[in-house]
Amino acid sequence: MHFRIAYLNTHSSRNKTDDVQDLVKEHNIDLMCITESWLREQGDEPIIAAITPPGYTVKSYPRKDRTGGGIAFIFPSNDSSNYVINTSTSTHESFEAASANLQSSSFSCHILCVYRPPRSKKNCATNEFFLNEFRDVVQTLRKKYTRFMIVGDLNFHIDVPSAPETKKFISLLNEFELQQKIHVPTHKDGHTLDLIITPLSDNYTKNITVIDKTISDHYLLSVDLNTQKPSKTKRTVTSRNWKMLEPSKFSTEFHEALKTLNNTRRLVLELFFELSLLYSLLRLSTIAGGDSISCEP
DNA sequence: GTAAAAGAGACCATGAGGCG
DNA sequence: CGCCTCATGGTCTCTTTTAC
Repeated sequence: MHFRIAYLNTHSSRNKTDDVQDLVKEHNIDLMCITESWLREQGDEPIIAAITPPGYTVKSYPRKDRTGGGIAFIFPSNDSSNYVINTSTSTHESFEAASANLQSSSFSCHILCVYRPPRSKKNCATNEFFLNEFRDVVQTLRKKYTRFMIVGDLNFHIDVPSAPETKKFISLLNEFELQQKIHVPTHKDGHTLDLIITPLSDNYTKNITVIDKTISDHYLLSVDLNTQKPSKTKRTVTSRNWKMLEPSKFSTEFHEALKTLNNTRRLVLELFFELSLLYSLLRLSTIAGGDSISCEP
């Protein structure tokens, strides 16, 4: 199994909790990146719980100063997977960004999820200002990580390369030897707004797909990392076979033994464990997941 | 004249409040 | 409690204005 990353601009996750959860399960997504979550800093715990599939964690980075916007990640909880995902956010004036750092024993990749809202009364940042801020981020990624990926909605019409804003953006990508890998419409109006960007030297992504899930006005982007998802290691656990316990024999000896002891809770418990040890058989089982552990009586 | 910036209107989602 | 209405906020698209 490959490690699958997906991205979707949900245009509010608040009223699509079931859709989002189904999406993660249906497409076997290991890291779901969401922009325009429209989640809030406080009071949205029930909504976050509703979009969280069993065994998964949601990290929400809501917009702080006003409603709308917001980035969220959905990924398996660390205790149910054999890799670790650490998330964080960074502050920028012209766009929102949050990172997910994937780390397994054999592979690592840094995923930056970006949402750049269009210009409005509340967002006065010009294209030039955005490009300068974005340049700093790209520069840092280039210096810090060998494998990284930028996903998100930057509100450039990438399908119109002649547009002046698009030209400057593409030029910035070229300057840092980056490639934009989405070449089909990602928005209901036919424009390519949602992007996946990796270094030109990228040999770790494959199977890029764009699907209209009709959840929002944007389409779902999906990409597989060219690494096998670390399979859960086999571990041996020691357990007791309680089915082997003979209740009548256990009861008789338990009551006999009680007569010889002080009637304290601690001693009774100790006795119980000794007898259970005596009358149940130890068995070894090999199960999937985590490091080998041992249980001593 | 052209490109960028700004404004207006349409549309959609959300939440509060009123009503039956 | 559920439904409806309305105000608010956000985005997109088109048009107008401004700067070079």
